[in-house]
Amino acid sequence: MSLPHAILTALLEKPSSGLELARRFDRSIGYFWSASHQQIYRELGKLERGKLIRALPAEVPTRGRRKEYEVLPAGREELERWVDTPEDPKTARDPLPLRLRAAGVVGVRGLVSELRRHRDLHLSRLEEYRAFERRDYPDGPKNERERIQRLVLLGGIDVEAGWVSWLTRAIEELEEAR
Amino acid sequence: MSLPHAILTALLEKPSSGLELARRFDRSIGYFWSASHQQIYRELGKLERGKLIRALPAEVPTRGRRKEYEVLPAGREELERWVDTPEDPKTARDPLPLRLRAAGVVGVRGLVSELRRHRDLHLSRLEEYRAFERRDYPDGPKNERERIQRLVLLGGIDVEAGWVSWLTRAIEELEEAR
DNA sequence: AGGCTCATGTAAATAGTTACATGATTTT
DNA sequence: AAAATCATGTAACTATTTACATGAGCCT
Repeated sequence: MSLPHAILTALLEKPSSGLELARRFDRSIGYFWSASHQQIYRELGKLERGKLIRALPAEVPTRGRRKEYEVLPAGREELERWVDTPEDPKTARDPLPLRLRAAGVVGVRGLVSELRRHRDLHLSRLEEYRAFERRDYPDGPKNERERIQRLVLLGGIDVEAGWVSWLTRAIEELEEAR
Repeated sequence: MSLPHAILTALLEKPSSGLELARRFDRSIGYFWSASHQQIYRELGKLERGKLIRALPAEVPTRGRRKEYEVLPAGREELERWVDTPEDPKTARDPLPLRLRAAGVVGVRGLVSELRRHRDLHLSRLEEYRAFERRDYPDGPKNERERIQRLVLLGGIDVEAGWVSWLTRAIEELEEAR
């Protein structure tokens, strides 16, 4: 049950509309969570009905009109509760290593070029994250919150770097084997 | 749609019953995919109805009796097709970094001990995977299939090592900040 | 017979994805 | 006024998790 809490966090950092949230999920929050706008709107509705957030002043509440949300005290409490609730790590879930393993059984076929494609994608993401770090923390973090946000970003960087290095090795080994 | 393909791969590597599959998903396959026995039985049913696998001889097909499956040619073809189908990488999805980010907003509270707990869990998994490597490939991989299986295992090792190093850093920074 | 483990399954709830619908605002 | 873009939403489907049910076989 992480999506509502991801939204609460994002809204506490900065009150936003649904689409803005969706965009932030493609950037900063997105290092370790993603969500489509459909999911976000549905969840915003639930959170609002549960009195954890509320829509700001709302001139005329119609479809197609921007609607901004902020977190209510109950929402903040729920987030505090969640931060302190232990939860075991889940196994990673990624189809690519699985496909590689399948290739071990049915033959490698076109998979090497797919591995290269993925390496390039991860490499771009890595560069992007590194650029974020240079841009947002040129002199290191300024306070506790920034220190933590940067830690999470560094995690994203490590993960992407890990992919690049693993994929590079896999490609080498598979090519050498031919 | 990776679960059916994970099952096809596992069954091609070695025909098995549902529970055996569930156990193998906790080990070798499990570096990058996991599945509960409930999911597995349901999926085995679907694959059987779709003529991609079949139950072996089956003495008396009742509940509570072991039922072993093997892959049919159509299943192998489906797996070949899947291996060659491009699919973009999904963003990682992990609640822990998210919780850390939430802690940046509502306060760190008890999270540091949770980070330590996770580091220990990832460390055990790391040791376990390293032991697998020593046990299964003492003289390196013997053939193409083993080479690939080992590559996937090395990926799992990298991921776990990445977690341990990131968590260690996060714990240090958060403690130093107090 | 009672309890334990192995093994297969069903049901319901929750989460996530894909496809589509519709109104509001801005640009050409 | 048409087209593009911004913004919010619904519906249907697929996947995953959690809780429960039930039978078989073995051990005491």
